[in-house]
Amino acid sequence: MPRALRERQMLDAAVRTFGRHGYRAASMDDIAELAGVSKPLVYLYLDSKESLFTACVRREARALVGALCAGADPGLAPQRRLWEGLLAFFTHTARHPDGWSVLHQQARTHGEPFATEAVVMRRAIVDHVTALIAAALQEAHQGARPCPGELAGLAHALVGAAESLAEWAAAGPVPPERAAGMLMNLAWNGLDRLAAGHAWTPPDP
Amino acid sequence: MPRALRERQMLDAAVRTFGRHGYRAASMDDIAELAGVSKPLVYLYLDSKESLFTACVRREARALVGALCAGADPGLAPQRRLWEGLLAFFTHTARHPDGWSVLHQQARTHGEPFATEAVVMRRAIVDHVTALIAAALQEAHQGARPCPGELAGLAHALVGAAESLAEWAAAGPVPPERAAGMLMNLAWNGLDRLAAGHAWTPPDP
Amino acid sequence: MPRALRERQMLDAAVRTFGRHGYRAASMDDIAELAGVSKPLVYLYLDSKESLFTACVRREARALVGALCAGADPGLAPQRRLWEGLLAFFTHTARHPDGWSVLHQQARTHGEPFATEAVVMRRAIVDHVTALIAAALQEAHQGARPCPGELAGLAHALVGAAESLAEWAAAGPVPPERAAGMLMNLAWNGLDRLAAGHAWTPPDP
Amino acid sequence: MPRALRERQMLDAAVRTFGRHGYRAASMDDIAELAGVSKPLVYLYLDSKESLFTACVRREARALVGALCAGADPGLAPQRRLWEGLLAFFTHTARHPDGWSVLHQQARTHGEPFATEAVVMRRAIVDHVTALIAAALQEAHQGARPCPGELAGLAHALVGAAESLAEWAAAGPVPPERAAGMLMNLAWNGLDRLAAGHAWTPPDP
DNA sequence: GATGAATGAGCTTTCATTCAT
DNA sequence: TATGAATGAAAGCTCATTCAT
Repeated sequence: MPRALRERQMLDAAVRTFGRHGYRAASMDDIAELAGVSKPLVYLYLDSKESLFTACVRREARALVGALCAGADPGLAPQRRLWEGLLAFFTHTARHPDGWSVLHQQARTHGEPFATEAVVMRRAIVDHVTALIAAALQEAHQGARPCPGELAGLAHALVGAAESLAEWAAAGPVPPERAAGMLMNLAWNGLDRLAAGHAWTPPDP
Repeated sequence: MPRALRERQMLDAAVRTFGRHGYRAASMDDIAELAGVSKPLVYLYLDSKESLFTACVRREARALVGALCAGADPGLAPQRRLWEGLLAFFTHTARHPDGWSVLHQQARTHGEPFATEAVVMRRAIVDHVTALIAAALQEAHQGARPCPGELAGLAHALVGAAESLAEWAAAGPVPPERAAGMLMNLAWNGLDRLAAGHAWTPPDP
Repeated sequence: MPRALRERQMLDAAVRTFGRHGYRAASMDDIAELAGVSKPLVYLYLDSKESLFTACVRREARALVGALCAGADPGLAPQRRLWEGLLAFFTHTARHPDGWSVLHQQARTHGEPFATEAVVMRRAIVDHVTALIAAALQEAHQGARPCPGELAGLAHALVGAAESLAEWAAAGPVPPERAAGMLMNLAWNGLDRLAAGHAWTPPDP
Repeated sequence: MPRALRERQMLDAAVRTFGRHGYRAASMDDIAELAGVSKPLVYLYLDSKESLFTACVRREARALVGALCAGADPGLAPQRRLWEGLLAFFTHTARHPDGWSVLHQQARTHGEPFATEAVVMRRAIVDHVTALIAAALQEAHQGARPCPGELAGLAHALVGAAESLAEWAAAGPVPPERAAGMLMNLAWNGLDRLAAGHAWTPPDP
């Protein structure tokens, strides 16, 4: 069997095992068995448990960021890009729960060097979101200039809200559209306006 | 040394160790050493690693919920209660980073029975917040009746945003007032209104 | 509470615990708790686990030998002494199963120095029985002179048979009289014929 | 080294260690060292201390019963079968003292689930012996019909006597033929008379 | 390309034993 | 006379990792 395919099998097995049991509780035996190969082969291809986990984190991070970028097409109007990005986020996390667990739970909880890896990816996303909401606000209110520190904090809050909603949506289950709509309602309009009857609705494409 | 005191020392050491290294990576040796006692004593008083971790989770959960309740005084007007609750949250998590890590990261990531424990506590908080924003909205817009499903989702989003901001504030560091203000701006007013110049400000006490 | 009484309590608890769980599996905690005292007191009175177990073995050995001597009254005719001795044996072991377990099972299975202790006691009993059957045979067949080596072996067999029947009787339960009668049927009839010169020889193949 | 061979080495080492020191006192380290392998390998092949001990008990039980069956050839006349069975028993126990200790001492003294295992094996032997002496008595005294309860008790006594003599013979040392002859002298002469109607009764006081 | 065989190091847990009072 | 507090030492078990083939 060609190497690339075997490696994919192993990573799949690893993501599933790490995602469900955590980095420490997952044993190399479990992973090798789930992948249908012998343990030495896992070591031959992926070197060590640490390196295997890192590979998982990287692959899943790339996949998530890729999904976000694919959704938030730079050709769209800013507010719509935000909406599409959220939609892509909720869709992807719902479809890849183990990968999402690896990124969101496991990588952040098991110390160095994984935490850093996870933080870097998350920062990339937050930065993206920062830019996105800056653009969207500019679009809506020409001349608006929220200070950058403020923007970063707001982006952090928005990302955290999305992460929390992703979990909630998974447990529901709640369709991605509804989760994304909820978040836009909260973040874009604010609770106050929402209560006053101004529900947010997706702008026309 | 009296038993109660020793037990507190051990829990302190355990929260610190678990919070920093995670449940699996923390060894009972480490904890005992940090507590300044021998390992058998830890077992004599707290029974097992699992039970020790559970005790940590419970203690920190109680402390956090207690801080929130102390802040969000039921005598206050709803919107102000929300604000004070957030303030208490950011203050407490900033002051007890290890306890917060135990609750927010470790307990949720290391399987049963801890996950359930953590989920129960979080649900209690989310429910609280749900009631809080319902009341605040009623106060601001008589007759407003967001459907309950909607409210629950919004509360989840808000709690997630707060958790994310807590981490950001810790890294900053950013004072609790600023983090809480940011979140009220986002959640109460919405980004849109914020950009239009309507910054949210705490209501008079 | 007077020392002698306390010590008896402890030995009672120890015999029960050792008899039921074995020397290694019984913990000093268990014994102290069952005796209703604190552990240091057990050590103060009985010095160590080893010495405590030895004290148990000695006490139970003395009790068993005492019961045998009380039953096998030297004033009786030899054959009757044998019968009464067996009766006393089955009665005592049935009434003190834990003590019997300590002597018969635990002391012999847990290495030095207990094995020696148990062997010494058992040898004393076997010697007694040897003398007893020698006398009984003399009584029945004047002039019969089984060689001493032979006698010792027969006595060993008889004691082993009695031990095995004791276990069987306990499980039955079977009354001591019946067990003793069985053994006399097997052994006496056999011994009697042997003394009369009817040695058994292997049948031709 | 092939797995089967290694496993045999481990069982050999375990039987020796368990037989000499007892189940609890024997440590997995000791066994692994005596077997010339590392501890993890013992666990890999035999799963746990309990399961290792069980494997020892089973193997030794099978070996003993096998030896008995090989000796007590069903083609022989009943009385001779009894004699050959005893001979096989004394020969086997003398040749495998550690295995015999595992079966006779350790398995019965260390609680469940071993006790049951040992009891089952012993019952099988006693049942065999019961049938054997029943047949032998029929052969010697046509029409003799000792009641089954009586027979079972006699068989228990005989087996106990054999066990005790095995120990005595080992300490002697005494050759198997002599031990077996002694036992036949005691038991057969006795049984024979019993079957002929000469039941023993207590002499008058 | 792939694996059966093997291990060093470390973890949780238990227990006999002692001190200070 | 009696005990609450405390520990050194060791046991059972697991796991990431490596040879030899």
